[in-house]
Amino acid sequence: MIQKLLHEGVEVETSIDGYDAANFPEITAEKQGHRHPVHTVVVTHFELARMIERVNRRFASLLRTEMTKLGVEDVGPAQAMVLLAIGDVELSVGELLDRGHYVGSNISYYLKQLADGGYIDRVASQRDKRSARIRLTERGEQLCANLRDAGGAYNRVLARDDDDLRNLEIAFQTLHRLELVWGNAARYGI
Amino acid sequence: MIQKLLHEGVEVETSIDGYDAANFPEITAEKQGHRHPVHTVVVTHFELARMIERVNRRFASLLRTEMTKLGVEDVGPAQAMVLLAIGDVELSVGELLDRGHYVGSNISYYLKQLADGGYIDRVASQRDKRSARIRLTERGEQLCANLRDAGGAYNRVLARDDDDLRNLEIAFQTLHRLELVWGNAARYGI
DNA sequence: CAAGTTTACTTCAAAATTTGAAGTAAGTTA
DNA sequence: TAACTTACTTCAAATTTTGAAGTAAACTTG
Repeated sequence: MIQKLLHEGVEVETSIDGYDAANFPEITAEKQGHRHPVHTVVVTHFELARMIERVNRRFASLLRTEMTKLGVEDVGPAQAMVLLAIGDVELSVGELLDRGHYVGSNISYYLKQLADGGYIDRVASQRDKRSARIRLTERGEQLCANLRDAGGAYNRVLARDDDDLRNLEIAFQTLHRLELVWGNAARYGI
Repeated sequence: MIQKLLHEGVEVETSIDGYDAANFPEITAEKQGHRHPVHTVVVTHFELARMIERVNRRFASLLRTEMTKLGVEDVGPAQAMVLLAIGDVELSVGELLDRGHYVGSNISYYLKQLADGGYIDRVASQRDKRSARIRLTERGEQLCANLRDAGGAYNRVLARDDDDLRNLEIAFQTLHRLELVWGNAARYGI
C-alpha cells in the first residue's frame, strides 16, 4: 500500500506541535484517492525542498536582523555563515568548500571580504604553498560568539523537552540524508 | 542535565543511515565537557541552519540540472520553485507570498518572467481588481509534471521503508516549526 | 629533470537573485 | 470625498552566484 505511493510521495502522519495539515492545502490536495481519512498527508520530494527553501529564507533574514542589532555593517549573513562554518578550527579553503558545498570562486569572494573586514586570517600552508589556511581572528570569533549568544534564545524555544530534542535530531539527520542523496544524484545521476 | 545544555544547543544521539558523527568535526568539537562518550552530538540552532543552507544549495543545483536536461532555458530553478508553489490551484500574488515567504517585489519579478515565458496566466480578479489571479498554463503544468516525474526517483530512494517515512515526516514538521519560530522572532522579536 | 598535468585556489565579468524605495490603481473608511 | 489602506508593480541598487580564465605550486612521467 505504501509502496504504491512512492511514485507520488512519502506518506506521513501529522502532527507535531501547532502544525495542522489545513495550513497546507497544496499538500492535502495530494492525498486524494487513498484511504486514511484525516491526519495523513503526503510529503513529496518537492514539498521538502520548498519547505527547506522557505526556512532558509526565514533564517537568512533573521540572521540579517541579528547582525544589524550587533551593528555589523561590513559583511552580510552569507559571510557570517562562512564564519560559523569555519568555527574554531584552522582549515583550508578546500575543506571549507566541502563543509558548505560552496563553489570555489564564491568562497574566494567571501573570504576576501572577510579578510578585508578583519574577521579571518589567511596563511599559506607550509607543507603546500598552494593551500591557504584560514582561521578566525579575534574579531571573527567575537562575531560568532555574539551570534551564538543571540541564538541561545532560539535553542531554548526549539528544544523544550525530550520530544523536541528527538525531533530536532531526526530532522538534522534526515536533512543530511537529503544532502547525500541530492548531492550524489548531482554527481553520478540517480 | 539536558536543560543545562539548552544554552549551548540540542542534545541528540546518532545515527540514521550512513550518517557518522566523524563527518562533522565541527559538531563533535562542541560536545566537549559533557558525559556521554560517543554517539551523542549537540545540534545547535546554527548547525541546523547551516545544514538547511547546504541542502538548499544542493537541491537548487539538482533542479538546475533537471531543467537543463528538460531543455528549459528561459527560466531558472528559482522560477521553477514558484511554479511548484502555485501548483494546480488558482491563487493571488498575496497567497503566493505566504506560501514561500517571498518578498513582494521578488515574486512580481519572477511572475513577470514566468508570464513572458508562457508558464502562467495572470487575470485581474473580478471582485477586487487590485488582486491578480495566477494560474499555470498548459506549458507551466507540463514543466511541473516533468519535474515531478523526474522527482519520483528521489522519492523512491528517500522513502525505502516505514522508518524513512516517519523520519521524513518528522523532518518536515520540525522544519515547519523552525519556520514558525524563526518567522515569529523576525516579526515580534523572540 | 624537463614537460605536461593536476591541484588549490584567485580574479574578473556577467548573470541571477534579492532588497528597498517609490509608484499606481483599486478598495475602504471617516 | 479626502485620506488611508491594500495589492501589487517597477526600477535601481546591492548582494549573491556562476563560469571562464588565470596563477602558482605540486605531482608524474618519459
